[in-house]
Amino acid sequence: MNKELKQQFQTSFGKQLEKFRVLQGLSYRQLAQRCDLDHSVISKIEKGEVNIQIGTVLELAKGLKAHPKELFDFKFDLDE
Amino acid sequence: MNKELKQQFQTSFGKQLEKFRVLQGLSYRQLAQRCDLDHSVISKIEKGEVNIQIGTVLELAKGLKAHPKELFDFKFDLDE
DNA sequence: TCAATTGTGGTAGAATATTGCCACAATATT
DNA sequence: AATATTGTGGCAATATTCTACCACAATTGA
Repeated sequence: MNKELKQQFQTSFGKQLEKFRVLQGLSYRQLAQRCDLDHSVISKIEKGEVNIQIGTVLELAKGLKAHPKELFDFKFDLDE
Repeated sequence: MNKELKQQFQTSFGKQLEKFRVLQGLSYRQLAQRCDLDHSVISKIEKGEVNIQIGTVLELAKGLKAHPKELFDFKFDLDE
């Protein structure tokens, strides 16, 4: 499949995640604790280095007290 | 983590996917062709048997010509 | 009736995410 | 100055998805 598009999607998701985290004044380690994830993983996710599973999305949403769909609420053009 | 919640999340996503697919009058095999996925995989996803990656979500969204976030637009309570 | 389509279930190998840990430079705090 | 915190990167082991098949019962259509 389109590798750039996938890469871009991961990056967009990461940026969105960062937005939520920073807005709540959380560090990687603080969010990690709430999510039951390792802090280094969150770093990689925010940088778009990982193609995470939706179960992990759920973890993140829980930690941020947000609905999962909010983490996908960013502008994204499917065809380019 | 909460295994039931994760399971429920996958199932909800699957149902949402089914909604979109059926609304467009597509069979598993037809959607699979558009998504560059195997039809048996889509069956498993709709039944909530797989914890898919967001890259796969993107594939499905492309095939359905929908924004990825729409596939997560279902009611879901984080605490229960 | 015969052929095609559909949803479902299984399998096996390759690829990738997850988990848990460590270490370090840069920055912030006391 | 000394200490704590933060973001980042790497690593190994385990778990899971992904990919590409095949097969079959049930339904649909000609």
